[in-house]
Amino acid sequence: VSIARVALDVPIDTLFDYRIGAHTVRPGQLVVVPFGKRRLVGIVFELTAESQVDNARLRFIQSVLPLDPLPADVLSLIQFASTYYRCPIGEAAFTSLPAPFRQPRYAPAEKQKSYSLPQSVRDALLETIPRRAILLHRIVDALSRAPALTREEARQLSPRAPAALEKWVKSGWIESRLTEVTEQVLDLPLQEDAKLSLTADQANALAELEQGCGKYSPSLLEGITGSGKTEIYFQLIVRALERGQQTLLMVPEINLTPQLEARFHARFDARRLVTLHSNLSSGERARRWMAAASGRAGVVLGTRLSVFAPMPRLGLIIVDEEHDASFKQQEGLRYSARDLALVRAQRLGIPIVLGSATPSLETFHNAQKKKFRHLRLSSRPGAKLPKVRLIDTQSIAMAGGLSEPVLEAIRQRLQRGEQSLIFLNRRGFAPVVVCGACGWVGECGRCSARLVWHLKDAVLRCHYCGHEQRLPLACPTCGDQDLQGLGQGTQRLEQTLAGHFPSARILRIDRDSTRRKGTWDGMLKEIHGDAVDILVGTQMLAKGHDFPKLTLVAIANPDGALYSADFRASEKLFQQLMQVSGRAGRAHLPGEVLVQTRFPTHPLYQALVSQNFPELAEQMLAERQQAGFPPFVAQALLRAEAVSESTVNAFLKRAAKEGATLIEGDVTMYDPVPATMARIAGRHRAHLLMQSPLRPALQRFLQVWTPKLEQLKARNVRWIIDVDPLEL
DNA sequence: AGCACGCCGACT
DNA sequence: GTCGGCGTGCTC
Repeated sequence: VSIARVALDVPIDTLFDYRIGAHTVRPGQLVVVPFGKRRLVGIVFELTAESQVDNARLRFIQSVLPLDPLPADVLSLIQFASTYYRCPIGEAAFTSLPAPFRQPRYAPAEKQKSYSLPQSVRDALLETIPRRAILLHRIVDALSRAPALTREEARQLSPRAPAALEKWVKSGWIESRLTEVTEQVLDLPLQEDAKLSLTADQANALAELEQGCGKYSPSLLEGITGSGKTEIYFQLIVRALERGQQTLLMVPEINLTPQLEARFHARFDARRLVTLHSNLSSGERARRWMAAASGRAGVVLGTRLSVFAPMPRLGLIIVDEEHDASFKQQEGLRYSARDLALVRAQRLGIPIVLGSATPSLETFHNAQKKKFRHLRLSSRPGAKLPKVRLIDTQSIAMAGGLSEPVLEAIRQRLQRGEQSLIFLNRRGFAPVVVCGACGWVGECGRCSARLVWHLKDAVLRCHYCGHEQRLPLACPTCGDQDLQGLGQGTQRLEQTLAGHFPSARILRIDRDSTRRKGTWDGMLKEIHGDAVDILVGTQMLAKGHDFPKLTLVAIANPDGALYSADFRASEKLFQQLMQVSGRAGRAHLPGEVLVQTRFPTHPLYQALVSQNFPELAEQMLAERQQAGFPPFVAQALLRAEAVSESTVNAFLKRAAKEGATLIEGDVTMYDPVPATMARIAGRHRAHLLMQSPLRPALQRFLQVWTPKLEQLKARNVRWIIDVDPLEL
């Protein structure tokens, strides 16, 4: 055992062999190695005695970083992801690693600054703080209750706390020193409100889930918004902590809000729980990663990237809102964190819970085949289900995208002092601008997309590449001044509503209105502070927020997804409608949902009315089976893009020709086709679909095909294999 | 990905 | 005569 096989952050799908020399190295450790003219950080994957490489070429490991090694299950997961998603092992390994560890110069922060307040000066300090400086009082309070406060703990109190502490250190009030980050937090008592009463449904589900403890046992926990899934997660986590095990709780990107964090921090001690997401500064991410790796963090609450978090005592994985598309990474290592979580749980032999109100058809199918235990929470403690009403827009007059029943419903809410939400998944004023005289349509010069008219800045904007141009005064082709905006965007809807309800306080929430940092938080405060009567917004409003006074949700124009070429469009639409419907009537006020549609008899809308997801899911699954779509087949997509259309096509043609000779077994290759968005930012995009009813057959094909694609040495073409693509 | 080597055009 | 363009090839 004198050779270490090391993964390096280079796009070459192999491990590199190094002599260990006098070092002591274990798999999972980070090492610094010479690589060509460079020095790189690598991850030791294996130790061996022999190397296939010419021994004269082997070089020595330079140093071993003093960090907790990646546990074996993470190494194994990385290896799986690299093969399954056709991504070089090094790239797969390093996507999950916080940036500071990638630099050879990095000295990991083994010591952390902590602050303490001598009892003798406490009262004197309190006197100097103005009474209304609540934050400062809270800091002093925390300092006098704990022997010392680390920088990170202070930050939990408030982002401004560390600065305040530094100021007090300078003026001599408090003391700071460097302490080892080894505080033992596992023995901290659990908060006692853990024993909340559960409904019969919840108690049943919990009992069932408890049976899976200690072995691989995947479960689908199906329950609508407010049915108490989170409470079950809490209970499971508490039990895992009591057994001395760590829990990984994954949530979609938009759901990991400060509110959710606060909710968990209220339940679990700050030092016991770390959150992990891509918006953290790299130093902070590194610190929290180490807290997970050392086993100090009992709970890791994170987005998709946390599926790779090193957790030596991991005993439970929970994936909340498992159907959410943000669990699939759309670049580099194109992994599905939900699927990798299943692999990780299986290899580790631990239970995993997938939670959702509207499970993905993949998961639903697995539950039906009894691969997953299927648990349902039907009741909704503390609130009634919203009543869903369909409004047939073919038989009712529409004005500015709104029907009279919707206007009437808003009117009632205004009278009762309740809030309404109008949901429209389209930003801007009008999605299309046309010339009334010659039929000219505003299109983006760099994308195959229409330009959207944004009223406020009087610009036409491309929602794909961000290109902007001023709204022309006259038609660029015929000079006619009759330019019209067709269709409804959130801006126009806001205007229409202001016309109908001049005294109502209307707030529009979409990416445009919340672009500046902090405005979103401010808006949330306004909504909660009762300063808003009518909300107009896109899917930003659909997720993760409870507005107690909101009793009406109106869905303005959802039909578009029904004509979509994407076979997943209706699944996504239903998930979205369920989610936004769940915003209505959460507290003790009953909620109402109005859906404007031309197809009120469509099964999708009928399922929304009856809140019967399983029936719809079964129907959609039957359609998928008949059409030969996932989950009944496995798919992989070769995505390619280049500036010139012919370059892309030529590449895909060559790739197809290469592939045709390699096909074995039940694998089907389709002809290259342009992507749905055939051009974005001046680059042409097209793809080649591979399909098989047998996942292993498709995997075998990809494994021989990808090396051949690399050999094609396609200049000027960017390409990637997307296994289990979510969008075609 | 980086970083070198290598072989052809316009510059002090 | 050299500086520099990016094509090609290699990295344990």
